[in-house]
Amino acid sequence: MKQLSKIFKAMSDTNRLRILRMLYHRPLCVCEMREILQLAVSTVSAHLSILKEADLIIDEKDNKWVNYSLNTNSQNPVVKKMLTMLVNWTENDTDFAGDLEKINTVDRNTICGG
Amino acid sequence: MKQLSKIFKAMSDTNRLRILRMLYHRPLCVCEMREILQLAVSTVSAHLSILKEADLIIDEKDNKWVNYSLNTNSQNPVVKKMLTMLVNWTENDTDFAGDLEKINTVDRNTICGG
DNA sequence: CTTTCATTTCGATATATAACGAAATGTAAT
DNA sequence: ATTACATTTCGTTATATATCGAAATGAAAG
Repeated sequence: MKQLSKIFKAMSDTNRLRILRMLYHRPLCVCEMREILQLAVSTVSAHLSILKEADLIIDEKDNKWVNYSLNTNSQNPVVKKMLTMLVNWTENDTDFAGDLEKINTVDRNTICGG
Repeated sequence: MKQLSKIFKAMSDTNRLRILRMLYHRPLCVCEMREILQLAVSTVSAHLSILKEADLIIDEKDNKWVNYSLNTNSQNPVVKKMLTMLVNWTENDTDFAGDLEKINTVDRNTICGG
């Protein structure tokens, strides 16, 4: 029950939903997400920590950056299902459209410490 | 996005998950839930208000009592799916077992204002 | 119409959460 | 080694949430 509520709590914040939706598009580093969400980098990092704790995302070191991506191969069936359903539930939600457009324009080499 | 996060937030509290799981078993009034959850009646009422606001449950007047039940016919596909999945995800979760046993023993005529 | 009683609302409090900027961490390049 | 820089951690603050008991509400029964 505790893990179940933890997953739902992680998905109960709109900024974290935006993060998950963006990661479905492609893996991103913290500063790319910061640019799109327009939040402090420490705030984004905290959100990612909550999502990771719920097993919804994984991180992977990539040279200077840390790439975050959806944990679509999670052992937890709830996580797997929620990640699948989230895409269905958000594909016609215009609230996410702006983020998805921006993902194609942001470039970590220019925006991070530019 | 806001409605989506509201549904997940409603399901992010363990006492509210217990309520949903109990209502899957059968409709209940506030004082029956109070007895099982061992919370103040005002607290239970607040939880029910949050679940209702998320469209997860409905209430129906029944003589002296208000019967709460799952909104399995919700127009919202997210609600319908979450209610369905919740049962699958909790049927082997021992955290809920005690509640389900108690449901069969509580009787609103004796515990409410007894 | 007054009493009873299930439920909701109100007011208060303690804890949790989201947010920020600054400092710490750790790694890659000079 | 030292510098540069992406990320995390820390300390703070403001808001949200969970909880309670008491008071208000509203409907059924006497």
